Amino acid sequence: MSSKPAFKRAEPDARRLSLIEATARVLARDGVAGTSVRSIAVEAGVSPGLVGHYFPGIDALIAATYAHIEGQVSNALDAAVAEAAPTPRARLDAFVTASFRGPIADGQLLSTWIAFWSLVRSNRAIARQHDEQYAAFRARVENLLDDCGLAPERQRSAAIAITALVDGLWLELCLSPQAFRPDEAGAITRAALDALLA
Amino acid sequence: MSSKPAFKRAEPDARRLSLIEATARVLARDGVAGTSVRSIAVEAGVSPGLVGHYFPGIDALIAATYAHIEGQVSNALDAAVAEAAPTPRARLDAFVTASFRGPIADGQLLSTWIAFWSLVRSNRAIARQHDEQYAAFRARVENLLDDCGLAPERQRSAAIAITALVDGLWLELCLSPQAFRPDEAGAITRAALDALLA
DNA sequence: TTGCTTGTTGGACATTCGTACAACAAGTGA
DNA sequence: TCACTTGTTGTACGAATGTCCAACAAGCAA
Repeated sequence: MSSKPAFKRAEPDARRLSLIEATARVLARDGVAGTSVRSIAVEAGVSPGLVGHYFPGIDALIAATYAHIEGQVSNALDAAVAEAAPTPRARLDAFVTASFRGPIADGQLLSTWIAFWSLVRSNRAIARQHDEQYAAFRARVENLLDDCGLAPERQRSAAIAITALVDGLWLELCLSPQAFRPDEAGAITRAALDALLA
Repeated sequence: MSSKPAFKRAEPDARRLSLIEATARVLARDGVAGTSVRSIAVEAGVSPGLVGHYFPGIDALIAATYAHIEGQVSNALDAAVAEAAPTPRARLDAFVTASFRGPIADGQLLSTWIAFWSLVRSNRAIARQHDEQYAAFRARVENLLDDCGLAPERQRSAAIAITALVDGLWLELCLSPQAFRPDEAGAITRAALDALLA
């Protein structure tokens, strides 16, 4: 009789991705305190030693997970814009209010985000990664505001304001879901846009 | 000759406070990853065992530190309002823009805050503490908006918006200090208040 | 089938963690 | 001076951490 293989080899990129996804799940389920090389390995169904084979250290794995989740959020925002009515204002509304619905407004996603934030001050690579993501988000808001006809000299300030408002509402929505409802957050954001575009 | 005492007894409340302050310093300096019973004890200049004598566990010490820092922030906001010109609008401006200056806008303070946030989802006491603090902040904004003559039915929504805007600007100011300047954050917030109170 | 590359395993290793506790001593009251 | 209370020390303990590496074996090439 033939014995079952003890393990299966995986395409390097696929294995790498499975480790990243396992890290995201552990981070979401157990928070940053419960995230370790071993718990990630268990979640991914591999031995602990394999983690070190793909990533030079746990911080690099966290940074890779950050980049991956960042891409997912960006895709969710793209999808929201694509599904919106083809008017500049509708696209802008869709972009900013997507943060108040799943999968972005999610306490588990916040756990992941907090883990990254906690590394920003000590890990320069993660700090740069955060800077780039923030700048990219703000740039997209600026473009959408430009499409709505906002004067160029007011775009920077308005984008900072809208980004901060959305971030603040998203944060509180994740931390204290009972404080206000997602549609209230959407209404508040649309009202702020009305005032900025008036 | 008389030998120097091996240690000095402290008033229980004073010792308790010194442990809390040491925790805040360690949290600010080393982040949540570098915070442990031992590092706190070293910072406070006491033996590791003493921590367990005053707090049933490390989580209780973190929660107590949270409450303490929260009180300091609240005092800083009070002071800002007290120093403002005695008009309703000036007091409101002072309250909301105080978050963009020291000691509140500080990357080290953010480290402390992130440590607390990372416990919100797993520690019910800290979650409740956060809810209460958020509600208190929003209630103060509501009162200040009321003083400015904002219609009662619009106060809740406006307070949520301003609180989120201030939180978002404060967060980004701490995470990416080079993205925009504190006075830009102040100008953005005052413009938002102008729109809400118009 | 045979040999080779390398993904993968599983455990060793030194550290560090939170907690518990017996022993010590500082300060107080008699 | 002499207990007595209790704040404080120092360490021991098991568990968990990140990193490392020799050995194994899956899958491909010949």
